[in-house]
Amino acid sequence: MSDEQVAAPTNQRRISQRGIATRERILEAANRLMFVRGVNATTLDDVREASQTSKSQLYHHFADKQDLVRAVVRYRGALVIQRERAGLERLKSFSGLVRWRNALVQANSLNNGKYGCGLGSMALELSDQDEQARSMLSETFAAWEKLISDGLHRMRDSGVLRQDADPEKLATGLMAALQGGYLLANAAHDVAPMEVALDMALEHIKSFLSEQPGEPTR
Amino acid sequence: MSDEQVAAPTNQRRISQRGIATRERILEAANRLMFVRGVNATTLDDVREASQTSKSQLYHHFADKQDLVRAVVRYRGALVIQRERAGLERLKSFSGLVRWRNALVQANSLNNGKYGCGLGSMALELSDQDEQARSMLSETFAAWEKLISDGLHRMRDSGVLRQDADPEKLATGLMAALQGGYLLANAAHDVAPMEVALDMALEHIKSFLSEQPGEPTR
DNA sequence: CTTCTCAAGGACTAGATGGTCCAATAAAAG
DNA sequence: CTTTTATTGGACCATCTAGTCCTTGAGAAG
Repeated sequence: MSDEQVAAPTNQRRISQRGIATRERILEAANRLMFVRGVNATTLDDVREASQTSKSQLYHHFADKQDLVRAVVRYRGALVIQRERAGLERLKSFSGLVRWRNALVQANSLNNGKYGCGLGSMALELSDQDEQARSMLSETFAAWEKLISDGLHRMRDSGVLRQDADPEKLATGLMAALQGGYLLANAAHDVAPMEVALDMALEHIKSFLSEQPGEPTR
Repeated sequence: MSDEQVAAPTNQRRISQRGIATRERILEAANRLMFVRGVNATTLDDVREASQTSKSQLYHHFADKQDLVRAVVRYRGALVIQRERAGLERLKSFSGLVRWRNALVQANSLNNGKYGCGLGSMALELSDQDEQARSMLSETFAAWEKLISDGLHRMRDSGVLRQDADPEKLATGLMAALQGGYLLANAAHDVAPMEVALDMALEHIKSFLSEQPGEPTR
């Protein structure tokens, strides 16, 4: 499985395969629960039950709840970046952006916009109560935006986008539209606003397309 | 004070001025606390202490915590709509939108993007745990968007915007950019992404401005 | 003034929840 | 095999927190 190494332990204690598997099970369960019901609304007993473990195992692998939460932040961030990298690392045309948009919309429409973006919801919930989690999330957002802006850079270098396009700003705007779209879709239980928001951002990027596509402007 | 009637009690019991004042004090304190530290992280004892009241008063005026939370949602929603109406009801030019944008950015820059939008953060925190709160928030977002789209309609009717502009979609896009901007600014503790996001949305609206401004296209 | 209802104070309770501890077991090392 | 260490089970504890209850005080109505 591709996300096997995402939850690598950070300590240098001797650790067995069984221990690793347990830790992974806890992380995966905590991630899932915190996604659907929020971080603060998820209790350690919920995690214990969902992961088929015991209290001592929770505290064997994590110092306390805050430590577990931070591990979930890291875990989920790694998953998102991994997924997004797969979808964006070969981005080199506007139609590629459209495909990327469609994939996100489709995934979110499966549950009628519920739950929103795993990163965005955590960001709002944690950034005012755990500085370390906040900065981790901020860095993850930056990495995500970079995947986008790298793609836009390639498009600009190849002449698809005009020279006056600013990949960083376009990426930030697209990310904001995505996050705002997730939020509105979540509140409305309807993906429509997310589509509108993403289409706005794509339209904006489209306005920076070169007149004669395909050839570098040299 | 202009927000005096925002927290009108809903029951038909006889109620004294002192009771109303107490209720208002509780609501105001709960609103403030839940804004800075989140709904779930705010305890009733926090509210009791901050509002200089007692447990019995909390439960005299509100059935339970959920009832208080819903009252806060209504209260905050009313405040936001009131504020936004003041800023948007006379909107009739693009420069008016820019002024609106600047006011929001400036307000949020006062605390370096912290706390985000009072509605947006509540929406993400509550929409998966209180259906009634979610739908109230969803309606508030709709009312907010309507203030924007009404302004855009006026701009289109007066010829400032072209006929092919879609005020509803533009308003949704702008709202998503705003909410996404709040979220990213909150995560980064920096208003910059919020500015970029709003500028993207404004630029998009700008692309629908008529060539010869001022005159109706008739 | 008397009475009645609303409002307020604050002790108290039940249960949830984060966290601790210790004994028992599996697995690795020598 | 023996020893050591990681791992696990689960009882237990302290605290926090939502919610209850009873008493007292204040103000309006008669």
